[in-house]
Amino acid sequence: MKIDPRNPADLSAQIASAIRDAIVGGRLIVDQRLPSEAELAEQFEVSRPTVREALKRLAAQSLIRTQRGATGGAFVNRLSFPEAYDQQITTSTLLLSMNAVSFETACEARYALERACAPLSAERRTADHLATMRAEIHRQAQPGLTDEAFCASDVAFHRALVDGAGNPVLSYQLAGAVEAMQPLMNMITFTARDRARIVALHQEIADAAEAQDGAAVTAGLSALEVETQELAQSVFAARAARLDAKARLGS
Amino acid sequence: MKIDPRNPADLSAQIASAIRDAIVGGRLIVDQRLPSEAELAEQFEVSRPTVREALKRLAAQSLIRTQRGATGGAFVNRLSFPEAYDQQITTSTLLLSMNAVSFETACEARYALERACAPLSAERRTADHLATMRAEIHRQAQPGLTDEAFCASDVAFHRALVDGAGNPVLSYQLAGAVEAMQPLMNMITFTARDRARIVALHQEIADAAEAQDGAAVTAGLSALEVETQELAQSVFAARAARLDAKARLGS
DNA sequence: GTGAATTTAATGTCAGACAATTAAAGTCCC
DNA sequence: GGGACTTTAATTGTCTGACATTAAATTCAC
Repeated sequence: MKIDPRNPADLSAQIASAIRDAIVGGRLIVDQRLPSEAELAEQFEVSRPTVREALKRLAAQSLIRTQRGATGGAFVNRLSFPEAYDQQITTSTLLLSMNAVSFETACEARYALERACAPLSAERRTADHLATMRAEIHRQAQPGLTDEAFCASDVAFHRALVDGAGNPVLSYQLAGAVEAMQPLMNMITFTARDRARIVALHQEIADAAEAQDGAAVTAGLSALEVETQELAQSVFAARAARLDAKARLGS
Repeated sequence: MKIDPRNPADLSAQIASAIRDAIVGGRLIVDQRLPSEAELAEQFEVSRPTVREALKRLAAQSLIRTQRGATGGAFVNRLSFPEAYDQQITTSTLLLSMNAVSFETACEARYALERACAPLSAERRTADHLATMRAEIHRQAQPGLTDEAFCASDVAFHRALVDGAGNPVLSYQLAGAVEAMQPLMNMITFTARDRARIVALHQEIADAAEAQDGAAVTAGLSALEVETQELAQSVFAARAARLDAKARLGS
């Protein structure tokens, strides 16, 4: 585990990279203790602050955890699913918001991925997943719900559907796709009529899941995608028209 | 943008969190310059090294980039797709290798997600994507190829298929699922017979993509999944038997 | 033996300094 | 006046040395 001392740029990045490679490559295993900061500083021939910056980089990726005290130090962290979820969601959300990804593209990706889970979820969903879906549908039908709460409930519904597939890897991969859509969805104003249609489709999907009819779940999701795309299109068109009218008035 | 000075634990994590929230929440926009390290230290009432540790945490997530020199500083970074890919792949790979995810589970997730891209890819794939797929098939048929190179080519083939859907969000989400499988695939030894079967299925998929037949691409992927699962099962079973025999001999 | 006090080793934080880098301002020659 | 060169200032990158904080191990009194 060595770094290039000739390139004096970004020593902490180089050190972080070296340790990361050791972890990914299996030379450092889970729960193994790294040398102390002082020892690492000696090994890499840098100062302790530089080592610390490298360790903080790794901590930010949940690759290590640190513990204070006599037997403390930095330990290789077992990357847990919840930690990975969080990182995925943050990354996906930023990626979408910073790259002017169209609603259409994001929506297409989300429903394509969700349909991938449909057959598995129909087959394996437990009573628990069904109950969560039903509960969220019930919440979505409440009249006084804010748009934001409606979207949050929508995410929870779809999450239950995805989790129903009983494949944690699938749930993890989908987390980003589903959650990252929420900020985009929050830009939409849902009329009572829109909500009724969405709730009806959710009902359809839940019924299909209960009947373990994968094809019907898939069909329901496709219908929901069409509905969502049309809704978004009309909302954005109306908004553009309003802006246009305002610009004319101003000129 | 304030932190809690009463909790003296992990000041750098708190500061990183505050700045991250400002970025995710849109209060800091892309390419905006953050205050200098000295100014941040004053604002948060901490020392410069502490601020630096916080900034390195954010840099590790590609949320900021830094520039030296007179007009330098830390800038909010536009998270690019390639950067997001890398993070996704690292996270996914570690998640799988550290959590004893079975080959079966990972493989199921991968093919489920890939099938989600099949109809879109069949419809939209360009001549370029087809050419890449054909080239990788040709490479896979070379006799002297190592198992590792065979796996790498397999990943490239599937990547081209996924990219064919022309949806960057989909490509991004799939990157983790496909690439993270590679270490698991590398544990398998492919016989010439195995390779021939896989190449034949790849051929089938490429033909279907060329004919823009989404259903046939999906079917090909499903057949490939069955093939891969059976192959893995037999390899692992044989390995377990060998270990068992060795244990008996030893006792 | 058991519980409290002490020691110790590690991370967390600070202060001040210097080096390296980069762009802008200033200066000089033509 | 204009262009090439020099200086300067601002900022990050790194180092040194120190102290604070934490928590486990050890010691010691009882």
